[in-house]
Amino acid sequence: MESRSITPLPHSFYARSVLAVARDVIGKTLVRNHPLGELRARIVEAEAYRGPEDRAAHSYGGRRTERTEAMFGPAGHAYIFLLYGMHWHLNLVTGEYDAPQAVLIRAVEPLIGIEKMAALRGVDAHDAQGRAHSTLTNGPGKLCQALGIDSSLYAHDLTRSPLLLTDGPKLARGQLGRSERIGIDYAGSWARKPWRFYERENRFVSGPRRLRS
DNA sequence: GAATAGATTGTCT
DNA sequence: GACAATCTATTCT
Repeated sequence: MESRSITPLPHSFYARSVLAVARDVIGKTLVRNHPLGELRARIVEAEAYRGPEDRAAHSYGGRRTERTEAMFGPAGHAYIFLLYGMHWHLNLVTGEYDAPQAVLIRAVEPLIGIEKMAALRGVDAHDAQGRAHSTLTNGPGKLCQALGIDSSLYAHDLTRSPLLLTDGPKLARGQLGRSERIGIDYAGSWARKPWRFYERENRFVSGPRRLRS
């Protein structure tokens, strides 16, 4: 019901180069209408995966299977996959139809429903200083667990409830960070491409210190 | 703070 | 049968 007043980002936001979307999605708001109640979070870290040439992408070489099918579909839908048998990952499909590209959401900052996210994660909501625990959503697997995202939302249209993106306050000048991507050492020279974007000094960003500042 | 091991299963070779 | 766009607990320093 609260979502009545929300204006989702249109499909045209996603139907652009995957690098442009990965950059521009930092600071946008993720709205999840969950059975427990409405959850909202601000995207603070994302990575671009540009198949078919990008060796780190699941669609590398044009590999098109039941799992990767959503990446080949229309922009603005969700590509969701399971890693290490236990962690769900959320991606936004971008680019032209049949261009298998997607943006991995790596970290978000909780805005609304922090207690519910903590319940879904099975951890405490607050740290010793009474702030929302950074471990609530500072990683691709953690944020999916905190927002109740799994394969039931595979290929979901991200302009609609129960999972959509909407605008957020513009990033402050100089706060956009950029680096190589995380966890893809197997991808050779592709691993060194600066296709990761994040908000500097945001304590919900994942990775070692040098990749957060 | 850093380094390490172990968890756990769908997907692809 | 091996691997994977990770996370957690534990064991160091």
